Amino acid sequence: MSSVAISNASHASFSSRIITWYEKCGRKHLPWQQDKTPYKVWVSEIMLQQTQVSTVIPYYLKFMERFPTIDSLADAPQDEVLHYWTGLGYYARARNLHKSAQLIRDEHGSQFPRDFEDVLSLPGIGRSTAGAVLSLALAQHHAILDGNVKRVLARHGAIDGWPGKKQVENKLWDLTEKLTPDLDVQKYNQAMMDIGASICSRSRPVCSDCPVAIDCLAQLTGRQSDYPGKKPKKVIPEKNAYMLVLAKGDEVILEKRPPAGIWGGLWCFPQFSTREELDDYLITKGLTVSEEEVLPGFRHTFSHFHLDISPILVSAEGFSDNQIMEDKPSLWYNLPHPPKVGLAAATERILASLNSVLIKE
DNA sequence: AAAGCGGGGTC
DNA sequence: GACCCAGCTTT
Repeated sequence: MSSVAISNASHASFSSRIITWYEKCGRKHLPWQQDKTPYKVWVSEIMLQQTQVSTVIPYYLKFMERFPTIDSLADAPQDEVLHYWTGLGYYARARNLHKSAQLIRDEHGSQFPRDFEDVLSLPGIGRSTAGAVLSLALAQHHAILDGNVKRVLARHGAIDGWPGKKQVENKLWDLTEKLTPDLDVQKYNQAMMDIGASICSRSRPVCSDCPVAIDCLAQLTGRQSDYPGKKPKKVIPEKNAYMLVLAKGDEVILEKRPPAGIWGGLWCFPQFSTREELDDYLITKGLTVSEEEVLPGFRHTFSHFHLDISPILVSAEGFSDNQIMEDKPSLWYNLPHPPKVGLAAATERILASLNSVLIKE
């Protein structure tokens, strides 16, 4: 006779347990929760899309110090915006943030839009982020579905399948819409993200601390690790890259990447897929190499391929700037006095190895 | 080494 | 819509 917990439910509703938990244990002192504005919440949400709170905080603080308002962000050069994003990854988001700030400046009188559809139409903002900003900052009634909420709901409702599949995602959206309360949306949404990040974590959920464990289907069956369903994995290809480190004194040449694609808009070493291409490049530039040094190679992995990087250090002593200057935008990057531009992690890694090589001479 | 993360773009 | 793309952190 006695069925699962649902039938003898003598507990409060899902959302009221979540809200009660928030009042006792939720996060209330994060930098973007102080004197909340849509701008602060927007910037934090974009950063949090790819990174955990503890990593985001220092980036967020420096970013807001430099770009305290939508206008200051809109008016800034893209290079500087990317500089403050260096190390966070997914640089398209910084470019979209910048673009959106300019759209808000030009089309919304520098005021973050209040209308959901207007927010949704900004580049870099999808359904979940739009809902998060408007609910957290302005208490508007919107459901959210970020990775944390997906995990909590997939486990609680034992929703099978990988959320990357449209059908599974739709189910989760239906669930989050249904469970999001009319009152206290801010507390509820913040709590769901907090619970997903701290209690209902990917590998070791602390169900004893969870306000909705009592009727969580995954917990009741001990199948927490089965939810959410895993992404089907596939083998990713390997590629090679030779990176030319053309050094002159304390400076090295960097080139600006095209606006879209890998490391878009960032400054990187001239890159070649074969050693021959690198040599051809040096010849066409009229550079005869008397001395070169092979720096330590390393593997940089993207979501869809491995890149095995071989940096080649070549001295550019005795060559004038215009001999080297490129068709692409390029700059002499001064190691002791670095300019404020965006750099990929791989570029930073090579720069770091240079510090020891160049300085010891 | 593998998994995950939210949105955009392309077919 | 299905599928690919992007780059780092955590486990």
